[in-house]
Amino acid sequence: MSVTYREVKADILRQITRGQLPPGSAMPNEVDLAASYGCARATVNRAMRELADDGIIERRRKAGTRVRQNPIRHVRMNIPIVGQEIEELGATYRYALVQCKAEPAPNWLRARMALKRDDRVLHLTCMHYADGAPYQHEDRWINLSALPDAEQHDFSDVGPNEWLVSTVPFTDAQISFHAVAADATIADYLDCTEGDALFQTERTTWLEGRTITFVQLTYRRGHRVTMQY
Amino acid sequence: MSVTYREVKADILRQITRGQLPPGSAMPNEVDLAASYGCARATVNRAMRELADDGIIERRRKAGTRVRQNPIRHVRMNIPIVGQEIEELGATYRYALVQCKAEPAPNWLRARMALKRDDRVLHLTCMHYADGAPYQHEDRWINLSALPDAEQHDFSDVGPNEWLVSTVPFTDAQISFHAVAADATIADYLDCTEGDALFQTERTTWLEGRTITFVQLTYRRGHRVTMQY
DNA sequence: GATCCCGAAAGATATAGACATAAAGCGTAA
DNA sequence: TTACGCTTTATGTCTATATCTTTCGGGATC
Repeated sequence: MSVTYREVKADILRQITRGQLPPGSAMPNEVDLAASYGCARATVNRAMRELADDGIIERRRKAGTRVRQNPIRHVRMNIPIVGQEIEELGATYRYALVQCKAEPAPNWLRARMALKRDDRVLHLTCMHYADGAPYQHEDRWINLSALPDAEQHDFSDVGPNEWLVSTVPFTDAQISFHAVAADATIADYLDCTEGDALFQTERTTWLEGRTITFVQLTYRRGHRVTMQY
Repeated sequence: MSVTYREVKADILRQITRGQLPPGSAMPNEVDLAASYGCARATVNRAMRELADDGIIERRRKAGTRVRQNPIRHVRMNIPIVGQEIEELGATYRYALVQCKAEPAPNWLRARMALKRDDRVLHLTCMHYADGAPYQHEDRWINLSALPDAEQHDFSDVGPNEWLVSTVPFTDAQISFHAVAADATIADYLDCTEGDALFQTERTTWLEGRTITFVQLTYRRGHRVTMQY
């Protein structure tokens, strides 16, 4: 095959990183580029489309393509299941169910999960261990109106996260990261000191507009989430 | 136009989310799908390729395409410039340079940035304010061997981040998120109590294999990073 | 039974050509 | 001057076809 879209993409990217195509500058149109690379327009199109997806260039019909003034820096972050995350560290994973109770949703949770007045939730507390040491504390609420099956299910052996991804895969979610000070309970579970700075993730999950679950994941001291771009 | 790749993608996704194509199941090949949708193979290919990029399905030559057993959940996270971040919150941004000094790199930093023995670095400390209140504390080291211009530049008015993205756009980076306890200095700058749990980001940036800069960004109490997927 | 090699299947990509769609910019009318 | 609408142009997408590449699985060989 003559010129591949990867070669075109790499070449354009090289010109941009070397400053031959400075930020803000306009690029030739697809027809001209195709001619100069000696390939089909579709080939150039794919290269340019990917560069646009990567946030390097900006494309607008009729206006043409230009190098972004401020390239969009973004990372693609995997959301792993905690068991896999631990085993990828080369450690042994252990799960324990701490508590599991169906109850009416407290007000703050009703607001968070957009629940109706009398919706009931299943409140689960779990611990995840890596090589026997506390790794993550999970505090989860499942909307029983959306997922009544959850009430019958036994979470002693398999964590709610794994059950959820097998029961309702392909959901939408909102995630947030922040830092919290360990309260007495969490300090106890995670084997740290009250007041320690801990990394916490919150996640709300929907399926077709209905809130399925809200979870707070608190990690052991020193936990880091790392990404490349 | 007859059948678009978006329609094909949406239709396949619908079948998957509705359970008509359960996780692990094999899908027809592109030729057959194209025939059943009454469109060209390239159209189906694009739909399937995007689903594969989204982590919904898994494709292998000869083996065919199947729905992923555990769909890969990932988010795409923007890495904003702090000034933009603050202005998008509807607040007024203010920047202040606290300290700027060229010095030999301490050992821990040499290791982090993969510096040579006698490389010098520019050490900057800055503060970023939102509506007058402390928002972010920036502790940055710039590799002067890679970017000698930095030593001459005046960072009193424009933050080093903005200068860097305009001077060396299109770099590679590694980011990590974690929680730290505020020490006396940081507590002072961020107007919080010593020991408070704070969200911190670390970022190392490379250009063509050379480390350009390492930065620690510590956010005010309660800061959250939020993402959708 | 284990290993290597080869054919075939399916996805990955290139091409040429056509039509669709958005929007920039100009010309005209109010 | 402003507002509206048309033309033009660049990107967006579809089609039909061909070739390339990876890899599964079977058959020959050791």
